[in-house]
Amino acid sequence: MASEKKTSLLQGSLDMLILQSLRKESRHGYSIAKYLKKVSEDFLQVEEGSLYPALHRMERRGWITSFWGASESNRRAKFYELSPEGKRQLKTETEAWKQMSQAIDRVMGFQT
Amino acid sequence: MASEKKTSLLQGSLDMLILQSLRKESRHGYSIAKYLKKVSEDFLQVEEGSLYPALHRMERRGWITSFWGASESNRRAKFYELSPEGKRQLKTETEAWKQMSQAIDRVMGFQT
DNA sequence: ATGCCACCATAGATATTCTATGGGAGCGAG
DNA sequence: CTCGCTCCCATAGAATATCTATGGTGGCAT
Repeated sequence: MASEKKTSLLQGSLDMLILQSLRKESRHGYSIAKYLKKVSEDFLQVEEGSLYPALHRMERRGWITSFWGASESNRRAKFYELSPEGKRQLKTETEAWKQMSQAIDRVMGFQT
Repeated sequence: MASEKKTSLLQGSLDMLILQSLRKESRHGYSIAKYLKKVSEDFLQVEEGSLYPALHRMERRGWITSFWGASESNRRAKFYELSPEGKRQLKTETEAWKQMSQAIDRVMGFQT
C-alpha cells in the first residue's frame, strides 16, 4: 500500500556497519538496528532476519562477544561488544570500503 | 605465488558498473572487464564467471542488446549496447548508489 | 487481562559472485 | 607450418549474504 523502498543493503557492508556501531559502546541487536537507522538518517533499514544471523556469524568468528543484560526498557537483551580481533576486522573492512567505493566512484565519474 | 588481492566486488554494484561502461559506446565483454580495470586504476577485477552471467541476465531483462561483430584485434566478439530501459536502469542504480554510499559514509563518520 | 512493543531467533527463498573448467580462433615466433 | 599465447565466450557448481516470513517471550500501560 505505502511506497516500499525495497533498498537492499550492499552485500558485504553489513558486518562493517555492525562493528562500527559497537565501536564506542556495547549494544544489543535491536539497538544496533535503531542506531544504524538513526545515524543514516533513516536510509539504512537493517532487517532482523539479516541482523541476528550476522551477529551470530561474527560471534562465531570471534569478532564480537556477548553477554545477557537488561535493556534501557528493562527487558532481557543480549549485548555485544567488540573483541580485539573485531577491532582489527573493522579497520580492515573500513579500509576496503574506502578503496572500493572510491574505485566505483571513479568508474561512475564522480569526484575523487 | 603472487600476492592475491581477493577483493570481491560489492554485491549489487556489478550491473551498474557494466551499464556505465556501455554509456558512451558499445563494447564486448572482454573489453568491459579491461575497461573497468583500467578506469578503476587496477582496483576492480571483474571475473569472467561473474561478467558473462551478468551480461546475459541484463540482456534477458532488456537493459542491453547484443550483436556479433569483430573486435579490435579482429576476433569474433559479442558487443553489447544500452537500451532505453538500460539507460533508465543506470540512472536508478546510480542514484541508489549515491544514497547508499553516503549513508554508509555517515555511519562510518566520514565527511558528507 | 489484554494488547502492544521490545527483543531474540531460525528456516527457507533468492540473488549474486566466484572458482573452475572448457573450447575456438587469430597471430606471431621459431 | 605448428606451437603457444592471448583474446573471447560460456556454463556448472559452490559459497555466501541478505531478505521474507514466522514464531515466541515477557514488560508495561490501559
